[in-house]
Amino acid sequence: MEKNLDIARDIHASGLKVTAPRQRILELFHGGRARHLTAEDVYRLLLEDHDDFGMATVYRVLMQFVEAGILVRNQFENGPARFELNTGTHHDHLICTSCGRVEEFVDAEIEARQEAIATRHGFALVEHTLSLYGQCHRCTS
Amino acid sequence: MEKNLDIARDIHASGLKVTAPRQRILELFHGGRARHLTAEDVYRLLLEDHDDFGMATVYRVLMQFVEAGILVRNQFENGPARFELNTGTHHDHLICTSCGRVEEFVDAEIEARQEAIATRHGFALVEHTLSLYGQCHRCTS
DNA sequence: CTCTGTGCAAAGGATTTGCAGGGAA
DNA sequence: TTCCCTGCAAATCCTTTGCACAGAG
Repeated sequence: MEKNLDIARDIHASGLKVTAPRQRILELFHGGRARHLTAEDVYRLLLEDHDDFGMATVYRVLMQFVEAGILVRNQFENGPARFELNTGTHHDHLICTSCGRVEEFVDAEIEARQEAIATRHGFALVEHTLSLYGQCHRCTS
Repeated sequence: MEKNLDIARDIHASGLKVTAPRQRILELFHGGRARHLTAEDVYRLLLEDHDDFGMATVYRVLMQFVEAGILVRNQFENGPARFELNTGTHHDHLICTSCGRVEEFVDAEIEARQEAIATRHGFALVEHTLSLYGQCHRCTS
């Protein structure tokens, strides 16, 4: 189907060989079962589909996709890193400390102020992380 | 001296026994040799003062101080956690990706917007982390 | 056919924990 | 004297790496 061709093309365009682990993993992210996955999540979801690629391969592929700009890696608190598709648009996160739910948001004013603050402190801003931790509506009730 | 009495009092007020590791570690932070220290940094600085408390003790004491509200723990990127004295006033960080330098800042507007964003998403905000990564003035020149 | 990829197991860094002896209160 | 602390070593969690074989181009 169309989507699988796109996936193969994206992998190939990154200078990587089109192999089963890479295709399945990228399909997983496009499948939308969840948007922010840990390496462990990816490994388990693949297992459910009867694809057992070792954790080492999962980690390697995830990092290659991050380097290729296909995925973005987020490090929340102490826990394991979470990966999401790179939509091309920057955004920050809201994380529910009870259920782990992750929501995204963008605030132009905050972005602008960050730039101003960096400049004021003599920093050449490269990137930033803004994570809001709290309880989501489902968990507060 | 005065300061050591304060330190002993703070430790005691947290319901902890006043022991050598706890006093030396807290003195270290009050000494101002550096504001954002990793457990490793603390361990090494103590060694320089000829105090060899094991890493396990350093970690335990640091966490007890965090729980007591004496220190604040910050997790930047992937690296080891950094601890700083809790001044009572919240602030965010600018981290130089070249030399590791850490500067602090507060922006009321950003704080307010975070609250608004959390509310809009139905989250009861508990805490947040805003870290700006870039190159400081010394490293860009 | 030639490399890049993969799988396994072992290594790695940061942090935590179990246990027995040591020391504040 | 009584627990709380400490130190050591071993364990844990997440992630990376070395190596020999398999498979994409």
